Amino acid sequence: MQIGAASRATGVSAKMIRHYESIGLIPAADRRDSNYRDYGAEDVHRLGFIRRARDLGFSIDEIRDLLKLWGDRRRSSRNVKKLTLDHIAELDSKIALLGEMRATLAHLAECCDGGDRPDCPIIESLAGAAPLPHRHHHH
Amino acid sequence: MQIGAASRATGVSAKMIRHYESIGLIPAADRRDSNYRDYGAEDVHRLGFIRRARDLGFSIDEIRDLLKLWGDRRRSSRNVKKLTLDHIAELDSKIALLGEMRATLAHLAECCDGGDRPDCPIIESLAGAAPLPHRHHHH
DNA sequence: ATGCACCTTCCCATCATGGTAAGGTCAACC
DNA sequence: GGTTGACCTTACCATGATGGGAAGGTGCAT
Repeated sequence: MQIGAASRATGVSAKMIRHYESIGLIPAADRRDSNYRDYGAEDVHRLGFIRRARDLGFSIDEIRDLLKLWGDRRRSSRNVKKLTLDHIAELDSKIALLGEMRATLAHLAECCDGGDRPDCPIIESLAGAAPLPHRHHHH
Repeated sequence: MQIGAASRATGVSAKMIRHYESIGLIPAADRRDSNYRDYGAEDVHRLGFIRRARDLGFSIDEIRDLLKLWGDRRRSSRNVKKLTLDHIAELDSKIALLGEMRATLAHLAECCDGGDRPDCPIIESLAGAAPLPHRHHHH
């Protein structure tokens, strides 16, 4: 199976498959006489694993760990769960940060008339005329 | 005022101040005989504006637009509000995406024993043994 | 044998930010 | 005067995950 077919089978772009090989995330693919990369069922399975992990927001380094655990028959699910819970905590941080931004902006937008006149609490807040409203008192 | 003082006054690193100048986000600073950049009150005000906009997650290009509107006495708040609402929509998309990832992972983690044994629904799900579970089915 | 789809490697771009190196400037202190 | 140390300058490289494109080789169907 050529790289294009492997790409279509897994949803990982050919570009990224080559990249994953170059950074050692996956083993170097077999080559045909033409020098074309050749993929088998196992490779496709691994790429599918990687794509699903990426879809869940795991970083390349986390995926590297997950792949090791996947291939380790003596793994304990404890390790996998820890990795997952850590990643959930990262996601929670990001979500909280974005949520704060959103709340601040939504408040400012509510206070903004949105008409033809230039008066605008959003711009005023950015200009520092007033502190951002209803934020946690910073230390 | 030298770049270091401007940096401390605004919370924008000297590195980024130079960068913003190089990409035309701010005008080229005045120079002293020493060739050191020299900043005045207006420059500091603009950098503060930029920092607050970045803290709210606006991209450089969005900030470019906001700065234009800030300096335009004939602006309508309509334009500012539109930019803001568009940005809120972007934030909502990101939050929703991260939230989906989080929910899927939380569900898998709940189903994972976390003990010494290798059986692990998280790894199995990544391996494609089973489709990702329906989250809404079981809260 | 020609065309077309596919592959190869290599370099560059993103976005916002930081690091480091090699060197210039300036004020303070001995 | 000379040294030290804090500050500044430019320039290049790195991140993480991905895409774009150039220049050229391979293989199959018409």
